[in-house]
Amino acid sequence: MKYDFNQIEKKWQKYWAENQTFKASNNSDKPKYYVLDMFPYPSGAGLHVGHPLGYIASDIYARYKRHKGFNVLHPQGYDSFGLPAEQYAIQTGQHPAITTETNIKTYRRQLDQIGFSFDWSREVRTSSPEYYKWTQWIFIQLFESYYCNTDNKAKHINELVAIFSSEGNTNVNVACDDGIEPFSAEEWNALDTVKQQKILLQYRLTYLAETEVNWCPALGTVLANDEIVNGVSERGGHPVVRKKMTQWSMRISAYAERLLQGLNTIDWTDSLKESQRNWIGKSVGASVSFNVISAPLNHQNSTSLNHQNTSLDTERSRSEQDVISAPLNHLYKIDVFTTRPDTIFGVSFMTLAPEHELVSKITTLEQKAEVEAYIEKTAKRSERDRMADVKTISGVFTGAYAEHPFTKEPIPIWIGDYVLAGYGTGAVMSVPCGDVRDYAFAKHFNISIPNIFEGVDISEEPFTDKEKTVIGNSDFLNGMNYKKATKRAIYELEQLAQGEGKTNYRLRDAVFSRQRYWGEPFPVYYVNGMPQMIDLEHLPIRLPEVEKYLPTEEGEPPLGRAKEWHWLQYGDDAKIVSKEEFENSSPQGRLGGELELNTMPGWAGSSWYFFRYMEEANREGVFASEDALKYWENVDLYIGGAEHATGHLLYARFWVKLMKDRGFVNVEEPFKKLINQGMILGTSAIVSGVWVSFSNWNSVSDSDEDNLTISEDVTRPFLLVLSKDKLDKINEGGDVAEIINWVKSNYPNSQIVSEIDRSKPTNNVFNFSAFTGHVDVSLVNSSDELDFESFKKWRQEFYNAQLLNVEPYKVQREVEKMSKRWYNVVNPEDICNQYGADSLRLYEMFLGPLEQYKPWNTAGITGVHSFLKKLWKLYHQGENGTFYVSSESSPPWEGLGEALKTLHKTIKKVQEDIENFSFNTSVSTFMIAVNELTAQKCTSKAILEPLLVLISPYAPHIAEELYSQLGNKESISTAEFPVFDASHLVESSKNYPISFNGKMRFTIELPMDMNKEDIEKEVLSHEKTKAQLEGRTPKKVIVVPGKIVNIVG
RNA sequence: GCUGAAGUGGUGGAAUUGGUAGACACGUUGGACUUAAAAUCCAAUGUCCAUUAGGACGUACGGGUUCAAGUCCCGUCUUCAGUACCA
Repeated sequence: MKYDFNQIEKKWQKYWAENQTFKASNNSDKPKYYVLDMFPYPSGAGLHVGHPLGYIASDIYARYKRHKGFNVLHPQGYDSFGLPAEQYAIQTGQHPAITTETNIKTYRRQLDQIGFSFDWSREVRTSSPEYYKWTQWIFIQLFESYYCNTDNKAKHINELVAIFSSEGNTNVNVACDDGIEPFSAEEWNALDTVKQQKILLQYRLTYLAETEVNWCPALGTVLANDEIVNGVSERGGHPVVRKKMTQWSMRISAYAERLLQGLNTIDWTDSLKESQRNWIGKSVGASVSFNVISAPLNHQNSTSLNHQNTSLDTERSRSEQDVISAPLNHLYKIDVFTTRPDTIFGVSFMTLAPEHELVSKITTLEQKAEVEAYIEKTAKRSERDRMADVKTISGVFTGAYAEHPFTKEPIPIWIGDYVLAGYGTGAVMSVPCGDVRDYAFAKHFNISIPNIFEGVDISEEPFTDKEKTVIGNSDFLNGMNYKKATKRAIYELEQLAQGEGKTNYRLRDAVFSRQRYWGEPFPVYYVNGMPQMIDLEHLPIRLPEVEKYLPTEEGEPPLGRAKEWHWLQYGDDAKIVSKEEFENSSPQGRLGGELELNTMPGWAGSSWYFFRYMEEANREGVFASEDALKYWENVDLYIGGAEHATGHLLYARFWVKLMKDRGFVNVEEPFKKLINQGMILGTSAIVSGVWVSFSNWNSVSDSDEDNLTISEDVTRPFLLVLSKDKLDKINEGGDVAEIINWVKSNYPNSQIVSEIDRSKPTNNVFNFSAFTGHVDVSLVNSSDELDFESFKKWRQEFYNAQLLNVEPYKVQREVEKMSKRWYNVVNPEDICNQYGADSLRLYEMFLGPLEQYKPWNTAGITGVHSFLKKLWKLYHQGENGTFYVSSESSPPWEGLGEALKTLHKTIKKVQEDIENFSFNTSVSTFMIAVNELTAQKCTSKAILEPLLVLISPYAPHIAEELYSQLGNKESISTAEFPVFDASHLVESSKNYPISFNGKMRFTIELPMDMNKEDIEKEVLSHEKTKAQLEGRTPKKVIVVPGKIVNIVG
């Protein structure tokens, strides 16, 4: 009986689907285990062999856990909103929903073919209205929440409103926008609703704010930073302008500390946690405020500095010379953030970002021209250039001075583009002796560099080692170390009310609006410009139909094209209507207005989908029922790519914390353990050669019939394929005679350009240029030989390609990312058809450690494939290869001891491997086991049945088939995992390696229970030992019983 | 620059607490079977020297600890990933 994998795999996939073998139950006595993959975006290209790597690993783990008696939830779905479907829609006019549906069908077919144990009954799609109803609902919860810093949790906004109306905002400790005006309860209660709503927006966990975006008028769309090169659009080179747009933002910064602390409670890789820590970017230090002691006095000529500060008007009578010696006016202050308040006596200047709002206010008249020129210059440089070019030091003095909080000395205020407007306060206190950038700046502009460190030379470079710091030359901080001085400096600043301890985070609030069509619509309409939420009972707000998926001519997002996009509600009765209908409706008791035109970003739907899977049946009324959430809690094992480190994985943690705070879920973290699978790289095939092109064919003389015949073939350049070595030689200026000869012998009337006497009219001139290019890997066999006939048909321009003295032609190989662009994509369907899903699964695991990047090489799959054939044979040792397994319980057959040893060795290793996610080594272990059992001619059911359970997580189809051939009526999927019994591994003797000075020379077989002394005696009296020692007496003999013997001397 | 991970045959990769380096495969070479191919099976395969026996050298490089180092320590180099005037 042959191992007919195609038939077997189809059969069992059908069986699993019909019997709902992997449907998880929310009611079970078994312990729960939740294994999740990052759900895929269903792209038009379908899956390549790199995609299922993580799914195979998680599937093995899920199947293993079922064997171990767990109730396993292993669901799958689609992250089906996204840009490619929208772009395709823009080009073709096809609705993205249709494209998405088609792609999902392909994905599902490909996934099913690999034999995953997914519970498809719980499938989610982020683009389906029944799902995004709840994404919209969560958005509303964010809108209706604020973050209380005192209790460290989010609360309902109504609690904040209650505080405002009873005591105003002066005593609240909550996360909010900067620069909110204080108000009393009376003031709050006196405000109209619009004003109150405006203020509340500054506290909500999702809020509307003006954000600068890159707007490209020619393309009619907003561009991301990486879509812009040198100030113009990457595609088409159209100008891009910075434009302020009102956008939804998520106040993720409120959760910065909890997101950071939570990392200590979860089992993720260090590098991933480090990425998130980096992204959150916590720095502890102090905020210090410096008073500006001189301000410019002459503002009359400046229109941009048009403020009505009365105290300033009185200053205007002063002469410019008075500025520096002017009495301390303390009109402005500069707030800075520093991680080194201990170095405050080392401040010798201050630097503001060129964009800092105070720059225009404090610059003196003499410096004005220079400052403005500098600002203009830096404004022209793109953010990118500025970041790329960190070596050039630039800046300019403002003419103004600030006062040192302690010494009261004047400190010059500079502007420089090494200070970023977007970080901290956009201003720094510059301590050149303790900071490399400040140091370089001071050196460059000849600013003084006072030394405030004891016993350190700073004439060459600054001193930045916090731990070794001893402060000097610093009044009350003298002699202190970093920690003490920092504490004291903050204390003293607090006494002066000019500073306090402060923690800064790099994490910025996340922009949540996208000017796109194919995303979740917001459940929001506007009244007097203020956003209003739509009640849950009216959700989902479905995506409207539009004629085109492009922005409108006025620059509104695509939803601006919807004919009916106004909310109209009377009581419980609500509908979406046209603008006209809304305007003609009765205002009496009416709720409604224009709906939000933006849609949500891709990460909205993926930030909570893991909860949706928990609900098994009635999903209508809830995002997941309380019971389901309580039972499944959170994801035990999450497998996916590392590229989501600071996107999805951070946002999901943020939303879960919010949902926990508001009492909707019971867990603080969504993913307990997380593993990043490495990428499978493609092995590209590269063809090299020269393009030979002919010119002047048009002027071929009519008399020359031969030439005309040739010209039929060579009107277009043809490719002369040759080996990489030869091409390299030609490129290095080497011999081209071979090529010339080849062309001349095949096209006798042609001439090479360099040989032509240009004074004579010439025909049939040829020229050539080097060529290397990728070729589709399917045109190359496992020995790297190119199928040349197929190659010529593959692309039109190769139709007349020719080989030069190389046959068969071998391509060059290169390992690159698997991508359509490099023609190195391998389709899992092809592999399944040719070798079977079990071979694919085993091979993907066998390639190497899960987390590692590794190249795919289809040729290697024969190894695991022949292993499966050997496995099959092991159960078919009957006549003519018929099924035969002996089911006798007592062992009449003498080899059983050896077979038991093999089995239990395998149980032990495989169990350890799975639990350590070392799947590659268990495939080796299976191979060894099957090789050994084959050699032992093992036919015992007592061995061969448990062996199948071990293999079943990896190669489930063949395991099911053989298991059923053994007479089992049930699926193998819940069969108990064999229990390891160490007694089968006890050895009576050990083959001791005998080494001399650490080098192994030979082995001696000795009884396991022999003691040290006897071993030593036995070894030393051995012939080979004597030969090794050549008469010398050993200085020392190390005997480690059961392990090794080492003889020194 | 900083942070993290990693450097082992022609290739992918094995190697528990330091204890026989290269498991298991791919590839290559030779052989068996076959009209032939495929499939299957057998043998060899780290490098170098040697007809053999055997020997020398070998885990990026240079040191060190140890009876014994791919594994531990110090230094250097390289690669990959993330991040960056973060005050």
